[in-house]
Amino acid sequence: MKEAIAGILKKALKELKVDLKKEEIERFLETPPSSDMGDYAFPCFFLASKLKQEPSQIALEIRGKIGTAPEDFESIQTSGPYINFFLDRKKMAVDLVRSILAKKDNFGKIDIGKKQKALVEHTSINPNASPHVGRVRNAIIGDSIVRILEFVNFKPEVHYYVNDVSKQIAMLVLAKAEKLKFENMLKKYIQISKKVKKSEKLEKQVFELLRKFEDGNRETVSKFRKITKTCVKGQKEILSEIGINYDYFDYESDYLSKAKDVFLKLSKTKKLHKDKEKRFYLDQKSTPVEKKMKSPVLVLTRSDGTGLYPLRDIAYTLDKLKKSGKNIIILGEDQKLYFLQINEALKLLGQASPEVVHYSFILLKGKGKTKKMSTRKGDIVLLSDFLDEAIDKAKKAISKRETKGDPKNVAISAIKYSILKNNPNKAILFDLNEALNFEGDTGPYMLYSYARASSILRKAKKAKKQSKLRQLEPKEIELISKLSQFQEIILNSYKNLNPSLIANYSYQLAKIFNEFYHACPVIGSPNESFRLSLVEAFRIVLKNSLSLLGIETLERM
RNA sequence: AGGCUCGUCGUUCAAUGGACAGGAUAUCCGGUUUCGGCCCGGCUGAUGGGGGUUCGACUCCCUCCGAGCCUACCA
Repeated sequence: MKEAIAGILKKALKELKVDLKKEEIERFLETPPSSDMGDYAFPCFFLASKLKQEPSQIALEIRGKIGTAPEDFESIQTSGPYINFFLDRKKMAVDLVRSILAKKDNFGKIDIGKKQKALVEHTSINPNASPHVGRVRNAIIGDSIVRILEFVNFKPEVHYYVNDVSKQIAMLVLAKAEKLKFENMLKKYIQISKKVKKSEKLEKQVFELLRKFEDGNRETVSKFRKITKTCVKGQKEILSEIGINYDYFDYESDYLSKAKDVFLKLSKTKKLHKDKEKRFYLDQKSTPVEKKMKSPVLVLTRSDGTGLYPLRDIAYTLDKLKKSGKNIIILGEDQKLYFLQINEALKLLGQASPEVVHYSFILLKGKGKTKKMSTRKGDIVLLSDFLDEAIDKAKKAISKRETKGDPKNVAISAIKYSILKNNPNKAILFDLNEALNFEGDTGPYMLYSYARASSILRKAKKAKKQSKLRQLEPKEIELISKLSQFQEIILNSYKNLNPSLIANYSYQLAKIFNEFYHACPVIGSPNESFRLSLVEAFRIVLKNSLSLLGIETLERM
């Protein structure tokens, strides 16, 4: 359609002695802010300097040169400096609805990935505690990105990196936590963490345990493994509760020997040095990180010779890069600089870096002040507690409506939506009460809209034969126009790796639908059969949209 | 101290450099209600300050102020 409009404009512009390529004109075309301004708009601002005329005057002249609107167009009008194109909306509406009903779950899919494998690493929470709501932002964003990739025809593979070679686990070993249950691990961790912080002696013991683990001491390895196993199992369970699953759990400890290879390779680059305290570090002067830190180095080993996390992380990343050229990783904002440092190391080895999505933290609304959630300090809202509370609240909301509906599903939609609707790089202020509110711009509101649409379809009698479509109402046009934007939203959301675009779209769509069925009764209307298919089209698009956010729709609620 | 990110109605979030800065929530007004609870409708209200680029700036540049995060042996 854009091409046809560009053709019309090209011809008119030529008469005004402006020679532009079709593709250039297409790039200027935009969607007007409201559907009563047309379906496509051509702004004339940029022609002002060329033609030495006011933009609105130019718009009028171009409109004059176009003459009568060709077929497929209802009209072509100017509005100040814009030329607005109104399509034959009845035809457009029928075509769009038909296409949505035919494609169903596939409506909106675009073949960008060509079935290429894409690795996504997300969540990767330290295996020492139950995930809190702050960390879950990672999982929820990652999961949504996986779904988006799949929708644009990649073959995503989900990886969870388990940091089992860590001081945290060593501390838990020191605290003899091998036999603890997952629920009790966090309390233990907070206890031991405080003790170790105060005592140098205990800290030495922690490092000694790490050393034994790296050297493969059987008893130590077995203790580390037990704790890790308990924690990974617990984390996996709670995340699976909210519908987030993984294809591979990759253990850091499996990269100990590959990390040594990385060390050897890096030592050949002449950037690797040893400092007075016998630590090995990578000199990162004259790289982009130089200005960002006090001394631009990446430390790779402790003074006792044990390897540090970055070394194993590089080894792990190399491994992932080998598996696919398309690699995405979800990291907190605290990892921004670290990620750049790793990239510089990869560059030294002649390797590309993964694509990254950084997300800001969720802050807890406290007394007057806001603060970051900290596992070590215990200032957190656990996902499991939050989920329980949300389910409870959902139960009450559902019983008030005296309808059926799965409270857990409703609760999950509330959690996921409240996190995904925000731009990842913005900090979220987390107010438990606000997040559990089931009214307004929320997940439950959208589930409700979907259920409402389903209910209309249930109540309708057998579809009558398609009668001739009458004039469309404004709300019908708005709904149709919103439906037609779905694919563009998917594309943008993929390009920017940003699910919040889809979340916002879903909300706008649901809102317009609610306005539509208030303004346009479906059952018993002369346009009943068309409106019924429009409702069905809405259901399909909202379902597709929500499923990309990891939210499952309900027929009733 | 330096770097990165952010600053929009009271609050919390939107707005590919474009048409009147849009929702939600709270307050207020009205309707509905056996009810100050549920529902419906409506009003009010914002781009941190100062410069600059542009036909046009919430958006880009500079500067100041404020917040969060990061800046060698945690991962």
